[in-house]
Amino acid sequence: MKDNLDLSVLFDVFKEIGIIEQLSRALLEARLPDGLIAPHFSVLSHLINRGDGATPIDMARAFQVPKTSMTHTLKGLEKGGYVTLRPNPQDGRSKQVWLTDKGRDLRNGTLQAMAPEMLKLVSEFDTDRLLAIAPVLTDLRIYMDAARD
Amino acid sequence: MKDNLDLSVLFDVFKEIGIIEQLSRALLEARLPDGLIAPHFSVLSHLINRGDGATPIDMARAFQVPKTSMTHTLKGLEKGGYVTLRPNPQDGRSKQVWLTDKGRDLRNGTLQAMAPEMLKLVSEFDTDRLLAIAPVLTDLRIYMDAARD
DNA sequence: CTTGATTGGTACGATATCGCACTATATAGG
DNA sequence: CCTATATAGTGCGATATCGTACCAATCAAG
Repeated sequence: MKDNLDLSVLFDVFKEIGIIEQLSRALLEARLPDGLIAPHFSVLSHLINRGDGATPIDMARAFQVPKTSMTHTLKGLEKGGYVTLRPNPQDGRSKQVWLTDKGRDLRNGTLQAMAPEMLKLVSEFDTDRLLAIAPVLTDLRIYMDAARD
Repeated sequence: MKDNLDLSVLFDVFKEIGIIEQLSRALLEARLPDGLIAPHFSVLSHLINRGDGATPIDMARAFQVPKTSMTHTLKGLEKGGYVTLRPNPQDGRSKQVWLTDKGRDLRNGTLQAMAPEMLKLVSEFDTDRLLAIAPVLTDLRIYMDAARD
């Protein structure tokens, strides 16, 4: 009985997480220029946080998506002038992804554009509760990541 | 400064939620028959939880997806024999979605197939922490749902 | 009733995701 | 060195998502 209870709580957690993901993605994409969606933004953000010059395969692994998906996402970013792909001098098979100023500006501008909405949320939602769930979500993500076969 | 701190925590929360959504979806889809993905399962589950006979537009609203997407998802379920679409006697424009035994079995069987993995998570992860975040996630989902313009 | 506006559903096209197959390059074993 | 294997990237096809346009049925105003 206790197991059943716990399992339904767990399924509920995943269900709520799915909905929140959908809503937060919509919030983000409403602020992106036409033709760009969440994965494009995530890639720009990753390049700013971790430094650019990474290879496409590195980023595919970081996001846990197939390399074909990353190729496609990068093609979209390159077409819009947000990143530049150059040959990797260390490995003739691969490339390196470099941010352009336009890419940096888009990422930072989008964050700023979302700030009002986020500040509103922080002001209207119990901040302590948000702070409390953050580490649990991180640990849950780490657990599931490790459990992935 | 405090605002900035809170905002980065909030962005982190959304980022972790995005990753957990991806991992939990992969967990689910690994147990679904070929050609079915998470939205198919969600529809079956919804029909079991809320009762079948709902119209496609009802379900599109429930999942907050465009009606064209729901048409497509239902077409896949119907093709596999998991649901039946019948004219709505109350409204000549619309249809009703009915579960088949095969649809019910798939949903229940998939839940059972995931149970071991979920039980493992529950046994290895601090259950109290999972129980603690559940209501916060629900309230956050409710808040964001209401804030959606 | 009649007629204009609204609503449920679908066809279609654009883009996204991802598995498979292929090429080019790199690496490891001998 | 040579050769077998592994790896990075891409082309292609199948399916998914979703906006636009459209049709048929309903509803609402008179």
